[in-house]
Amino acid sequence: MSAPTLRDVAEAAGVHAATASRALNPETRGMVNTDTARRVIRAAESLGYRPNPFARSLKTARSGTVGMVLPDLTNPLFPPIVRGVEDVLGPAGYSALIVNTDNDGDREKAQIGSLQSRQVEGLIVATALLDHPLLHQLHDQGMRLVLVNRRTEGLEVPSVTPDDATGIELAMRHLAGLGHRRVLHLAGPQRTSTGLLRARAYEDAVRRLGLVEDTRLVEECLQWSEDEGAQALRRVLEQQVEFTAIVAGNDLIALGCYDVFAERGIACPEEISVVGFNDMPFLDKLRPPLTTVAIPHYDIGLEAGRMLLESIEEPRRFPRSILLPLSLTVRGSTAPPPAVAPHG
Amino acid sequence: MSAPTLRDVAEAAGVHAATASRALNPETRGMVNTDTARRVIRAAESLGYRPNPFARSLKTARSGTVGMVLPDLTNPLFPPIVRGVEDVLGPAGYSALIVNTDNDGDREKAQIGSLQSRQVEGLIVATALLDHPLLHQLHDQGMRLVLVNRRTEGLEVPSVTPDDATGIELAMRHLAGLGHRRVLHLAGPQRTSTGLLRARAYEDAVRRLGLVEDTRLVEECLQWSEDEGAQALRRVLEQQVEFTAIVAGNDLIALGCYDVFAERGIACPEEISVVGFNDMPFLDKLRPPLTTVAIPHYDIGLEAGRMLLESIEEPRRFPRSILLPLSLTVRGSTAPPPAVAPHG
DNA sequence: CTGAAAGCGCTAACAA
DNA sequence: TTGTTAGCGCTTTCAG
Repeated sequence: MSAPTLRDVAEAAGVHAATASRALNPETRGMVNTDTARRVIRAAESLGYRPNPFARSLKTARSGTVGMVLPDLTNPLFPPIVRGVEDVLGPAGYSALIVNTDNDGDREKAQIGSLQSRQVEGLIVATALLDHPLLHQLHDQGMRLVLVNRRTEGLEVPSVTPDDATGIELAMRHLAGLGHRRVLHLAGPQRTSTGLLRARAYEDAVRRLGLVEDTRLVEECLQWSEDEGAQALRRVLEQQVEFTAIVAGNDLIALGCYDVFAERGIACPEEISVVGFNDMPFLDKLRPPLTTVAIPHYDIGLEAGRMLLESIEEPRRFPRSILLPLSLTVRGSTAPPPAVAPHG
Repeated sequence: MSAPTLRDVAEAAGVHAATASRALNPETRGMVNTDTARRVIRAAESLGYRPNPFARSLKTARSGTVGMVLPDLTNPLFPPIVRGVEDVLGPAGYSALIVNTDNDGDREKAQIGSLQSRQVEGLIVATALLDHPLLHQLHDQGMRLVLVNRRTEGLEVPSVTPDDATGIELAMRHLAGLGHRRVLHLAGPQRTSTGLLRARAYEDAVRRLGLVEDTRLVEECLQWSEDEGAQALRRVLEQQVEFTAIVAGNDLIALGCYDVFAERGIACPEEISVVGFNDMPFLDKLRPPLTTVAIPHYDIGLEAGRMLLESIEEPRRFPRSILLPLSLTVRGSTAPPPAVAPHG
């Protein structure tokens, strides 16, 4: 008493399996008499027929799955993106397979290999580095790719990224408006497009707004993490560089600053202001609530999903890239600088 | 120039496809001459052979996928569980398909239906209600299930849940030790096992510790959400019930309390102490840092993955259920009660 | 230990 | 519009 097959349905409806197949598939239903179609559909329903996806995939060489390559799902940045992707993929009949790379190239290679074994029809990649041979290689092999959040240099594939430059500009204007003149940028990893673009935008803004230029006012974090953020800030503090505000590469780095503040008894925002980037959940409940650049995570997911579907359905299209607009969410971690700069 | 098939490998190795199949599959490799096997394997490698999973699945009727049914991936509780599951499933050759129900029964039904269409070999379910006919139905149909976090009454399937009762006991002892006598429980939904077990544990603890018993000191939240937590607390405050501490059903509910404190100018922990449940990320950075019951999320995922694999490989085994031990993480949201209770 | 042959359930030419 | 036929790539009897 196993699951009913297409033949069972066909028999029940008194037609050939091929006809049943055509009737059941909306794409080919037009080829079949409306009445027969109805009869077949009814038979399928009454038998509780479910098409066997393996037989179909074996025949069509299409899997109905795509891969999502993330650094780490537990980073709160990603779940909303995943939901966005699934909300457009699901209705189109696709499912997403999620893998985590933990920022490890070997692991990434292995994980993507396993996705390829599962015959994913495309990849949504959130782990792109500026220099990322693996992605070039995949693209050359004909794998359909959509990049989210970050991009790879010289790789001609669609991407959905936040407008990093404008985001930083917003943050810098806000700080300058409060009277800050010496702003520290705790930059993200410079081998990522986001890290680099944000650092460049910081430098542009410094110049444009007439703030103090000082190479010691940029410190790179080696990871987008709380811990690396804290370490970077400690390095800067040890150098006795003077500053009254921090623009962090992202929220996690900003959280690392909070740790250092606690550890050294620094008052935020009274002594030092901080701006984050991403607007992760629950930032409004921090001590102090973090001012940050807000990103439309869910929309990034939606767009990325749409792009991947497009490139599956219309492979020869020229890659389109989207820059999503950002906004600044001002909370309690930014204030005018103290009368006398306390650090330096 | 399409991907090499098993026949290509067989030809290259000078054997029949059937032999190649046996050589390549570790399970059946014993049936074949060691040398031939080696030759086949080498041929496969040099051709870059990747077995077609659809052909295999079509033949074996096994998909190598399982479903994960979550309320909402953006709840920070779930990503670590997902990672735990994937870390045991991946090495065993399985992938997980994640769906979100948003606590909507219809959506749940649809999503699970789509997982069934994809022939998942089992389901890890985090959306269980105490009374959950759909799960009974799935179980009756022979679907392999593992419940995480929450359970369903009278459903004989394996489960991995936190030891809710002990967790609440820990929280209550801590508060009683600080001198609190009137403790409010903002309970989670009573149609979930976690909500109910925690509420019962609260009542037990009140009695055991000799605290004040008062039915108005338990208020149910209709969802495990910040917003519902806030609303529940507002209802209690309006009734002028006296209390000096809150044990929240989970961290999100506790966060809702923070909102109400801010809105009404209530000092935490000076006027009211709060304890959460789950130990979500970043709770240490809240204002004040939240004291909470810590759950080993990742381990829950690991165990659930293992259980599902077991029940796939050894279907007739008696369902085993695991209760994971918890601990209390004391932070800044709990303190001795004020000299005179300010509320009531 | 290896080969031959059949078939998992579906779809897509092709023919009628 | 419908049926016939063949085959996607693999595994698994069954012979040898």
